[in-house]
Amino acid sequence: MNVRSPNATRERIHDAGLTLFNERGYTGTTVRELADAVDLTPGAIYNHYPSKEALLFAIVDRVHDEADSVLSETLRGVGNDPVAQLQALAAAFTAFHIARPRETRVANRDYIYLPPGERESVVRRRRRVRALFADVLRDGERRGHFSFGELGSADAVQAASMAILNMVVLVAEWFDPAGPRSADDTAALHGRLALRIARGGR
Amino acid sequence: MNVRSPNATRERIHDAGLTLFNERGYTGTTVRELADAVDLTPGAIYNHYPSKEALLFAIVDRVHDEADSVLSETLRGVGNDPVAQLQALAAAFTAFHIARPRETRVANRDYIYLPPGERESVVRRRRRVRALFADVLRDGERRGHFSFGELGSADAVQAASMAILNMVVLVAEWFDPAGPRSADDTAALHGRLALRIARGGR
DNA sequence: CCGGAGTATGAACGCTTGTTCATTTACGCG
DNA sequence: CGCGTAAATGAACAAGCGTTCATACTCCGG
Repeated sequence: MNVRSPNATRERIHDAGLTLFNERGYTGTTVRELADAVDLTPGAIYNHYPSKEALLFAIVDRVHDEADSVLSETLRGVGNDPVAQLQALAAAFTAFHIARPRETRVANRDYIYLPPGERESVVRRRRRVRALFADVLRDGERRGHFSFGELGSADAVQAASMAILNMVVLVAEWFDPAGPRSADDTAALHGRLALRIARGGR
Repeated sequence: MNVRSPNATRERIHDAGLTLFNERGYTGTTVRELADAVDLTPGAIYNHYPSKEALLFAIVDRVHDEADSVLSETLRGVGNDPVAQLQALAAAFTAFHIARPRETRVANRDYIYLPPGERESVVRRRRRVRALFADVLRDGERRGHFSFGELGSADAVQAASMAILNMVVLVAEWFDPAGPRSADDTAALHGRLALRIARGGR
């Protein structure tokens, strides 16, 4: 009956899960809705995923893999100048979040529904991303490119890196693909805004 | 049986809903869990709220009321200098989010589960908050205190105001009340970071 | 042309969901 | 003291949940 390439159905389920989890949330989505979306019977889903939870983990895990490679490839493509690094990271990660709004929203919002073990592994990955940005800021401060001391608060690096990260991670919440500004423009803009946050001014 | 003041039970349910919705999400929380949390029977909940959904709306609506008054009172307490306005708004709103992590997280994450009419009203309120920050930025730019033109992107005000707002709204995601930095410190820090974002640097 | 592997079906499973309701309990007030 | 009202009970409801399974279909290699 099925002439598709292997795993094509698995992929279609993955994609439908992305759409539905994004719109209704994980607990707000039904296996039957999922089956309807791919024109399948609820039982057939279980030929491809052992459980609804496994689908969520597949979704969350994959987008974290992709995020990790975006960040590490960006870092590889730029020198070791913290200014260039920060700008490139913020821009690339912004572009990533614009390109994958469903994936990133589900990952950021619904990972809490994973069982403890898998949730912990996700928390660890996301901590590593935070640490990456914080390290770049600290490195840049030490080398005189960024300044946080004048902010008058101990360890302003944490707050500043979270400000940058949150700006980037939530871009899809307001960015309109049909709007006047292109994704590339917005990515570049976020790169410069990240520098404003880190470098300080006036 | 109940010697409490009127509406005390209603308030306890409100609070338990806050805790549970925050931890497990709205759809992930059960009326029975809710009842357990306030030492009541599921049926008794319905003496105080007509539905689970009504409880969610009460929660979301109240925190929006509070947010609105925090913002308008902050604005009233400061002059009409855009720099002072932005700094005060960012600081006050940060303090608000640190003080009410459950409320703001539920409001920001679970309002999508409200029925269309109520969801629309929430969306409208939240758009008004975005507009408030954007207006302050535009006003400040016009009067020469902020600059976005050098960012090289049309209407950078939108991106900048969203960067500020997301920094503020997500502070509870990383701020640790048991950590070394106080809430007031963090609020003030965010006030200054908002100026960095708006004013630009170097 | 046959057989086996992979996939889909559709009915069913036990359980949980939000909600209802007749009944009982408790309390404040006259 | 006793009445009326508000609140809590506990059992029940229908509907929906994630998941299972015996069965049937379809395709491809030998």
